[in-house]
Amino acid sequence: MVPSTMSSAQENRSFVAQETSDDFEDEKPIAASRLVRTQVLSIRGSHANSDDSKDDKPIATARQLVKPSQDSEDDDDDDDKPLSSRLLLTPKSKGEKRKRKRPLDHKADSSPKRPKVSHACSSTSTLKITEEKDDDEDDDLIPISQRIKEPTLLTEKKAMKVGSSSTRKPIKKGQNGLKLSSCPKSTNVLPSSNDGQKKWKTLVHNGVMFPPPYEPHGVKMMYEGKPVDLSPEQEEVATMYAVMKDTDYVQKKQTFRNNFWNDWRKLLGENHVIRRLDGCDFTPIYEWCMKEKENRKQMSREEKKAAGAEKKKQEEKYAWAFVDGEKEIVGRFRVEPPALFRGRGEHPKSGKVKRRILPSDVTINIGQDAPVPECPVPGERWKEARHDDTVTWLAFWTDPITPKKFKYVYLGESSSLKIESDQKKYENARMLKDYIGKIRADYSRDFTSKDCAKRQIAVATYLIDKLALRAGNEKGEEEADTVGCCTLKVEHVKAIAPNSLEFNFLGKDSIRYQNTVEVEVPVYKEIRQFQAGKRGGDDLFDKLDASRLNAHLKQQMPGLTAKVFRTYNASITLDDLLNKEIKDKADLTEKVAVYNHANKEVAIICNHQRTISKSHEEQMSKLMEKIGGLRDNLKELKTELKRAKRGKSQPLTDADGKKRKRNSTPAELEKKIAQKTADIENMEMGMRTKEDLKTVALGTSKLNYLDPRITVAWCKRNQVPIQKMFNTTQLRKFAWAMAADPDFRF
DNA sequence: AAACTCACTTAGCAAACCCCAG
DNA sequence: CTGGGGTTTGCTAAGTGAGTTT
Repeated sequence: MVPSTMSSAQENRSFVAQETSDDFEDEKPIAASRLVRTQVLSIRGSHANSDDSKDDKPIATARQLVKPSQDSEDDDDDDDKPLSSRLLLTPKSKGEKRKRKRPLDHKADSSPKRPKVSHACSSTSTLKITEEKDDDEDDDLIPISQRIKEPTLLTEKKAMKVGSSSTRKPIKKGQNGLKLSSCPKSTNVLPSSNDGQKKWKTLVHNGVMFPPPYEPHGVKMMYEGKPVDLSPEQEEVATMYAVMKDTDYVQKKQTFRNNFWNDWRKLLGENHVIRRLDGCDFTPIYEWCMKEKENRKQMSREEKKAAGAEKKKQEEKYAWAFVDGEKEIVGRFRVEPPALFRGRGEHPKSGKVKRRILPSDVTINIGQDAPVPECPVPGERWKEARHDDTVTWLAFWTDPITPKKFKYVYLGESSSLKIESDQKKYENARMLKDYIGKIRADYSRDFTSKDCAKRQIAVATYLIDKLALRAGNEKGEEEADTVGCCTLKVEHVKAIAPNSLEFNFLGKDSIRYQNTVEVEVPVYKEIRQFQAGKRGGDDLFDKLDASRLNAHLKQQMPGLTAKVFRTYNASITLDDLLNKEIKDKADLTEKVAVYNHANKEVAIICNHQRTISKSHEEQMSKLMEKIGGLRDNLKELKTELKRAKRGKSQPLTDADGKKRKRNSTPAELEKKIAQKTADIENMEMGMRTKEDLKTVALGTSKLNYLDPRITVAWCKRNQVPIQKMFNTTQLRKFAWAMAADPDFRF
């Protein structure tokens, strides 16, 4: 549990809550709805929750209290602590903490004791789980952790990977492959014999799956009251639009409608009867689609089963690949079907028609010795087949909307290749523990450097470190206008005397980041200085971009980039929160709540949001109603108890409305009352959590930022079954972490 | 050193699925 | 046995950051 040291954090929160969005009037519909959301997020805690103190502290806000200046001077000891806690330390807790050293760092946990095994061997066992698909059922009951015999392959590979990053030489068409084919088929080669950039030796797969060709339905839409004939191609696109009838895209976004109309008009041709989108009525098509959907839902159980099985069968062919002889699951192997582009936020291309991808758009990557998969569309052929062993993709095509971007087909999350890089990511982030003290000292020093570029690097690094901001690469004209740290505009930050900064900008996916933070005085001063004499739309960091920043970070620690801070911050926060004392006799539910609370804190740091579900309010009031009912019951029970004690008779129905034959004894009533009270408490707790999480997305951090070994270790220490924390997919992805030592610390 | 290319991770939403109270 | 609510899975957009080209 988080100590309740946040009375002032609450103050801050309400402060943030008061901030209006006046400055951001130009919000477009979608972004505007987000804004509401974020506000709710920031206010969270000021609403009814009674025991807020233990439950509700958006980290970002909590951090406002921080006086990081201390960090750099006096506390190497603190450096491996999450910001949240470092920053919040009261003198007392700080003293406490100093005594509580981390248990001897189980450096890289990865089983130094374990005898080295050949790559092929170890990966076989690691993959056990992923292969279940075929012949599952049999060992489903065995906890996953036990099914994994050889938990990690990192150790062996790590040695050779260090420092290899600089040497990547993309292999050009035609010149590659040859070396590859000269490799022996055997996979029983120690990875250390690898040169460090090759991702595989042999690669076999069946290519990608294409959506079926369009089948015209012939339903006529209306134009100015009259039915219209459309060619299949025209109808296909009209249908895409029709089915989106009641989305915000169609309803609220002019860009979407315009872009759609422009593209569709081209398909309609010069002198088509349809001249304007406004005159179009797509409802007949919409309704036909809805009916189809309904029909599909109405299929009998067997029919559905059969259809499902058929689908599985078709997919089976594409679902697997063999990498160095090992069977691996393939990720998304379907090419994207034609659709209307749904750009997030205020995307200038939103609504454009994304054309159908054909085999001639697709490049296949496959082992030199493997047969190039047969093109699944008769009469067509692949654009190209490559044999590039320095990359992990199996296929790609260029995105019709943004021809500079590629869409790739990769192996699945539980594949060795993905697992390996996931492990590397976390080890890299853990390394930051050893450097963070110096890094913080350095940037603190540079706040006052004479070199303006240096000061900008220092301040940016500070923000990335403290607020877990993204790097902020340069973006093109043709994309939604969002920013990260290096691309912040003057208008996104408001300096509030004496030393606070109010951030308000749209980040990745046009999710609003809104937070007011107390910062070190030099940072505050510098921000004001960077803003001086500039207009709102000017770059805050005019001497800086993400690659310069990363170049600098790279000097501070090998492998360090801006995003590593996010991983580091997320994981170390979880680790820290989970290692605070837990109530001795906490039951399973409480323990799970502790974990989820920690998870939530991380999600808030990383600003992982979600839209409030449409039915949220409704559901809440339903719950309220239920609780109200229970309360009434409780009251009745209590009066009954009084009566019973006085020996008087009770009504013929009990509090639950059931008929009864005899009066309950006081003891029975007491028991019922206790039960009811507990029920009410549980429901209230559930409601609070629900309300609390309505705008917070826990999944993203769990999947991408939190070292699974922290969770595994915590589960082991607290006798919590890992299945409580990870679902099957997650267990599969994190299988490698199941053997983590209970003492593992990030 | 800016602009561009490429590969790979991270992200939220929506459809599908699943489970259980009524 | 049904509907609705939570959970999982699928989907694809949108980032990061490397390396190359100009």
